[in-house]
Amino acid sequence: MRIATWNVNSVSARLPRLSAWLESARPDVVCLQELKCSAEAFPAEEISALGYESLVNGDGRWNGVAVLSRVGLSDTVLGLPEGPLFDGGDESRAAAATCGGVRVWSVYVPNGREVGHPHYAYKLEWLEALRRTAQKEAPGPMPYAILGDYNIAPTDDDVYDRSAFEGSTHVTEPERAALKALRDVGLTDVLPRPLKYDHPFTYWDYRQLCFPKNRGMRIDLVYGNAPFSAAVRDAYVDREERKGKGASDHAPVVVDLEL
DNA sequence: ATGCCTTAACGTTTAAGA
Repeated sequence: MRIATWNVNSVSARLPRLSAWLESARPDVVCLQELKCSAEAFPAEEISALGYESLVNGDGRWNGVAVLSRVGLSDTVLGLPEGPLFDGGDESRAAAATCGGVRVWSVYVPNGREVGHPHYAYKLEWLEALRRTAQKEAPGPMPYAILGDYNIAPTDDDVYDRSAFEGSTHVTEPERAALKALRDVGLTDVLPRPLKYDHPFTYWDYRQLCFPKNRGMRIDLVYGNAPFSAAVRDAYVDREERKGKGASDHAPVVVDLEL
C-alpha cells in the first residue's frame, strides 16, 4: 500500500497538479492539508473520477484537511476530539478514517504565528489533545498513523540553518517536547529519504529562491504505531512536486507499506 | 536544473502562511 501526506496550499489552485500526481504516483491513500475551501467547494467529482473517495473537513478560507482513498474509507471522524477552539472558532484541522485496514489521521497542526502569541498557546493545547487521542487509539494490532503538516521541525537537522530560526516558532523546546510526548504514546517518526541533498525537507518558502537554494524544513511528518512502522518498506519526499509553475510550497511525503 | 511568494476574499489591499 502506498500512503502519502501533502499540504497542497489550496486544493482548488492545486487541482491540476494534484490530479496529475494522483495519476502518476498512484497512492492508495492521501492525507491532504490546507485545502483552503469549504467541504461543499471541495472538488470531489474530479477526485472521484480518478478513483478516490474523499473525506473532507473544510471551513472555508483557511485550514481544511481531507483523506482520499481508493481502498475504502470507513469509520470516519471529522475534527480532533476535545480539541481546543481558537478565538471561539473550531478550525478544520483533523480528519480520520480507516482505509484498507490502516487507520489514518490527516492533521494540520496550528502554525503558532509568534512565540507568545495566543495561536502559539493554542498550538500546544492542540498537540496535547492530539496526544490524548493517540494515547487511546495507537495501541493495538491495527496499523495506525498520524500524517500531516505538524508545523514543527523535530530536530535542528530538520531546518536548513538553525540560526535562521532564533526566536521563531517551529523549533522551540515546548513544541519539540509536545512532539516527543506524542511519540511517547507509542509512535515512531517514519523518516523519509530525500531524493536530493542530505536532508528530507518537505517545505520551502516561496520567497527568495528558497527551493533552489534548498533552504527548507522538515515539518510534514508521518508518526506511525509499531504495526505501521514495521510495515514500512520505503519512504521519500517527492521534491519533484515542489518544482515549476503552480507548485505548493510543500512536497508530498510518500510511504510504501507491505501489509 | 530550480528561478526571486502565493492564496482567497464583501479585493483596488489584507491576513495568513512558517
